Amino acid sequence: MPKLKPDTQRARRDHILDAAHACFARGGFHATTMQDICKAATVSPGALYVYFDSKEALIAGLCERDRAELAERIEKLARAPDFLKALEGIGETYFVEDPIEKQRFCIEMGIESTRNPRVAEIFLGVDNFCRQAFQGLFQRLKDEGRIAPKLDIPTLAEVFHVIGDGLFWRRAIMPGYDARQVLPAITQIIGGLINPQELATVSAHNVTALQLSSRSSKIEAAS
Amino acid sequence: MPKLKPDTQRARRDHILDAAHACFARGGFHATTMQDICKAATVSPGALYVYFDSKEALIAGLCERDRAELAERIEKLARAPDFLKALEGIGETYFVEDPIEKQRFCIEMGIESTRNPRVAEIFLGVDNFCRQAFQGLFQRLKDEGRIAPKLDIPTLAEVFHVIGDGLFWRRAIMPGYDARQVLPAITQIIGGLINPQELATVSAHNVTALQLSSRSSKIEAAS
DNA sequence: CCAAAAAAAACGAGCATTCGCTTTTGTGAA
DNA sequence: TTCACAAAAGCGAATGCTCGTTTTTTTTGG
Repeated sequence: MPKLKPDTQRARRDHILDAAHACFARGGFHATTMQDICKAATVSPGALYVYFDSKEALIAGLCERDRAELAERIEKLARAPDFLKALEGIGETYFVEDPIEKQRFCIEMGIESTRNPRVAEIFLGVDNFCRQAFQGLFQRLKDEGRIAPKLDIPTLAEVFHVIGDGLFWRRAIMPGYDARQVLPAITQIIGGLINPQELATVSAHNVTALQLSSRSSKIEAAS
Repeated sequence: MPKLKPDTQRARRDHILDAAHACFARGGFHATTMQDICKAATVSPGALYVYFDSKEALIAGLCERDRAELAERIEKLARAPDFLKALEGIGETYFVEDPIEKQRFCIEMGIESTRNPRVAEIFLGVDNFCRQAFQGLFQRLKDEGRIAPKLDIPTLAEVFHVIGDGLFWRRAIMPGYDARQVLPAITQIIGGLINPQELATVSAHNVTALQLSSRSSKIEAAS
């Protein structure tokens, strides 16, 4: 029968999305043309319009795919036993390993969200989910006595967000940016903010965050 | 001879730039049309093209105007007697008082710089100037014994940049963003980073920062 | 074989820019 | 100060081109 198998259908859709992602990341939403995307996906306009009703639908499709991935990563972070170590890991993923194109696309999503309601809904939804996740996570860690932040939880989460977005932005925009130059210092700052307590019962002296984060694993292993 | 007086000429140019700025901030570089700008400036296309050869020339003109303003602000900051207080002031200006449109425009400049060499030259020039200025400033303050940062100067300047850009981004993108929620906490963090030494001239404004800094110096002494 | 998918050509709208014309402007001669 | 004039400034319809999308035609999977 004449309808494509769901598998191939989804594969075609994803293939087009991939091409669109690359184009949008390189040229932005408004500067890349549908023909650009067709060329990148080696597909005719007619074929593209079978899978996506419009350019906006393409953008929305990409945004949702991105949202799904982020949600998954945060979920994983929330389940990690050593938060600060997991955070370093996620920092490495986002700010060193991930292709810059992906970040560029996210930046593009952000500005587009300021003028396109459909994108705004997705983008702000992600941000909200993110904040909620971190607030919940921080609250849990605080309740368990594993951290003792000096800031209230919502502010802490927001400062956290600010720093993350700053890194995101700079890596996306500055050519050849190497986040590793600042990542240790930033981990140290975050450590100072959340103020982990796992050593507090061991020693009367306090310790700076980086020292704590590197030692806490040793301590954990020792105990 | 019948050329417009330089004063009126510049005034017209500036008027067009103002209109273009508003349009670009609202809709982005590629989505706003020359006709939009003409309408906003109540000028005909022919008149506009007397002052700017092309849409790109308009963008470049705006970028340069923005650069000049930033340079002036930083210059002023460098001359301030109390750095942390001046910084709070500039934070207030940038993240609370300045119209969001201006921030949106800067964001737009940033992404445009990743694909338009002419914009890139200006934008990266600004960033470089910024970093140089802060590095020089931090170095001077350190040499004078007024601050005792634990990070090396280049990293300190970069972390500073990351946080500033993060605030910038979030205010530009999140609707109704109120930076005042995080500004005190961030001033505190910066205070901790630069670690001011001027206990003698303590003022109501930098008390929190000093508390944090004195705590960390004890920690450093302890380890 | 046939309906869906894909390709190719085509379309109207809207874009940046131009062009022929009119109006305004600064200037120097009266 | 006034006036006349040349050249710049300003106007807006027109231009050619490119865009997103649609329509028409051909191919293809089941």
